[in-house]
Amino acid sequence: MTDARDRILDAAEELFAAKGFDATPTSRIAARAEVPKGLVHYYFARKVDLLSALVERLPVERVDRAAVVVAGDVEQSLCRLVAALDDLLDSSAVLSHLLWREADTHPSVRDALHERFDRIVGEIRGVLLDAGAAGEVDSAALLLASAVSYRHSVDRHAPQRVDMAPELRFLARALTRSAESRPAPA
Amino acid sequence: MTDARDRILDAAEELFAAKGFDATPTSRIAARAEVPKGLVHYYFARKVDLLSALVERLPVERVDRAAVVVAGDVEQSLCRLVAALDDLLDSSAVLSHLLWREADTHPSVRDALHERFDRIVGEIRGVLLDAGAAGEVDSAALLLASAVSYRHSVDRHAPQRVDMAPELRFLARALTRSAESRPAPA
Amino acid sequence: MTDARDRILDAAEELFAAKGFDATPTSRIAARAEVPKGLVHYYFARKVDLLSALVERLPVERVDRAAVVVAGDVEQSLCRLVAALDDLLDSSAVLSHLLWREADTHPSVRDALHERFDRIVGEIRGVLLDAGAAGEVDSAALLLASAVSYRHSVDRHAPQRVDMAPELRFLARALTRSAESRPAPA
Amino acid sequence: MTDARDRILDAAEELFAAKGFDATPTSRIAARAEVPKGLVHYYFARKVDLLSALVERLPVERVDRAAVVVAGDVEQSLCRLVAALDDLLDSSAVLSHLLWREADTHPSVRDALHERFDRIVGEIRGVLLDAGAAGEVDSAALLLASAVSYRHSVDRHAPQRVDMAPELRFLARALTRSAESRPAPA
DNA sequence: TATGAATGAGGTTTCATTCAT
DNA sequence: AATGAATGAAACCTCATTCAT
Repeated sequence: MTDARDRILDAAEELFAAKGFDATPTSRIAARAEVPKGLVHYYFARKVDLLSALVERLPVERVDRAAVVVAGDVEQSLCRLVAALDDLLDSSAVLSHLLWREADTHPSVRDALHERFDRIVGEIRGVLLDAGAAGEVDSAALLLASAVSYRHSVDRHAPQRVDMAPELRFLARALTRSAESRPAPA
Repeated sequence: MTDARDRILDAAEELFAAKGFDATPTSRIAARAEVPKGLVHYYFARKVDLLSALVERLPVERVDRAAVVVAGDVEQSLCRLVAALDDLLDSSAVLSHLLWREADTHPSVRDALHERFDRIVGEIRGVLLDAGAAGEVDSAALLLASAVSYRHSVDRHAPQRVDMAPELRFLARALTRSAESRPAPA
Repeated sequence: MTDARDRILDAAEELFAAKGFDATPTSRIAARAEVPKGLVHYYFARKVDLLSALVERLPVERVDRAAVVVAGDVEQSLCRLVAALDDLLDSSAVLSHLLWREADTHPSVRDALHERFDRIVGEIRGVLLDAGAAGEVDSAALLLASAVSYRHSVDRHAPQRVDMAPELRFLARALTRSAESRPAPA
Repeated sequence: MTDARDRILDAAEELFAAKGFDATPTSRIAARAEVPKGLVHYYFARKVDLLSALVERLPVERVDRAAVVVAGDVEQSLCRLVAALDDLLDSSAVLSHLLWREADTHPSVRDALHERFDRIVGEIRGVLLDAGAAGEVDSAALLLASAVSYRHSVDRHAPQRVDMAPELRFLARALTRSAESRPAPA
């Protein structure tokens, strides 16, 4: 039998994501984790402590840049990057789901969410630079991070993930051409 | 005295947005609306009916395109458009807030959210075309709609709204240059 | 069917007195009052509100002085007075019981208890004066009030109430003799 | 480090007195005693056993009669006696406090309380006789014991202890004069 | 001897919903 | 149409007690 505390967290993550924090009774968490009800409160005195523990468990999104960047090919690099980000975000999809819901009422959740967005912007920016993009890299990174984040929050409802290839090509061209036509701005 | 039914909806909108659907008792809605408790359930048999009624009340976002578009100046047009969208979304900010939270558990809310996103994409696309943009207008519209929506959902926590001027300039240039260099793709 | 709210208070009074405030679940109060559990909390939002309501119900002890005083006979007056006080206190015996237990944790209860003691001292003093006692009437009143209160709080456990006749005779003599021998002190 | 068992009892005494028996969790006793939670139940299998052990620890009130009695001066003897009793009762004030609260629900506590009252009556009686008082010594002892006990139970809430000098003088005079006028009754 | 993880019954309280008026 | 008293299921949480180590 795996560790009971972990099973409780797993169960909480799934149920919170599926139904929301308020709509999930701790008794159901216990049932899904197959532990007695009291054990949930033994490990997590208040229900909200489950949320905090879940946020602490959040993996730090880190892209393997060497495996993603295709030097000189911004479009291809972006395609691989988005695929990598999709994988990363999917691996904690239920938890992400939860974050979106509870960000307002729980400041620690909100902070974790902001940190993640900033991290994603940073990863995109790094890949763009490594791939040889020039021009308004920061603007492109922010736009793309918004789009990726948006897909993973709201568009999670979509039957299947929307393909972003056109947008990536657009961005790649913009960054390539802008580099050709004139020197990069500060 | 304004209509009791409307006052109930107003109260529900504020409280749902502030605390979430589950965390808002109907009794508190009645109290804020200054109506007797029974009246809430008289108009809205189930609590969830309040949510549906709120979604029905959602204004349809419609930009006054003539007032926004500056023919031939894509960047300026985008700046005005984003300002107009910000105003529109702010006017129903609390309700938007609510939609983000409850989209998962209530399909009608989710649908309303998707419709709104599609409407925003359409508005951006229309403005871009009217302003004379060429090239990958659809991609640009989707990216910008994502960024605008993102700011209004998640970034509502930000102390003050992030200025999007750099991103708008970036998009405008990309669309202008791409139009110069070659014909717009399908 | 008598008023449900009153039946709840009656049940609470009996159970609190018998087992103590903390040891009495509201569910048992509901059961004894033969009302659904929710009704208890409908009338008394918090359990402690039951205590407050009980204290509010406390009858004000008021002795019919004309029926008690035998002019010129202090001992006889005291005997009648103690009998009258015993009756008064017995009529709210369970509630008194409760007051002794909960005085520490609930200030409103403590205050009610003090007020009652002062009232009893006043009644004794009035009877003594009307009966023609002289001398240290205040001291005698305080001693007797202590003894009566003590019997009704702690000594409630005694199989049968201790007869106070000897003490009353002692007090009566002291007050009579002291009046004969010398003028009353300030 | 003092004995763990004693530290547990000390902690229980303070907490029971402050909050009451029912309102004090054993875990808080363990925390205040700075012992692991399991140790409390190791020494005291049931929570109620803590109460019994506390009653066993009660010091027997014993007045040093030689130091208190002023032969031939009943009033002065009473003053000294009351001061001595106050000291004795204050030394176990928290425990007394507890006894008053829990006397009803725990017979052993109730018995201990009665024994103590009888002991106090006995001490007062002894001092009165040694001081040369005559007359209704038993009645006076019971009245004074009631008053002293009352002060230490209910009046513990008073901001500062009430001075009993007038009452003591009253009793002393009554006992002195009654001795002069006629032989003591049975 | 000593520990603290584990248990589950039961506590107070909240609240959507019903219904008689 | 409008009201608010009444209901009871179920939520969170507490805590004495047990037990393996």
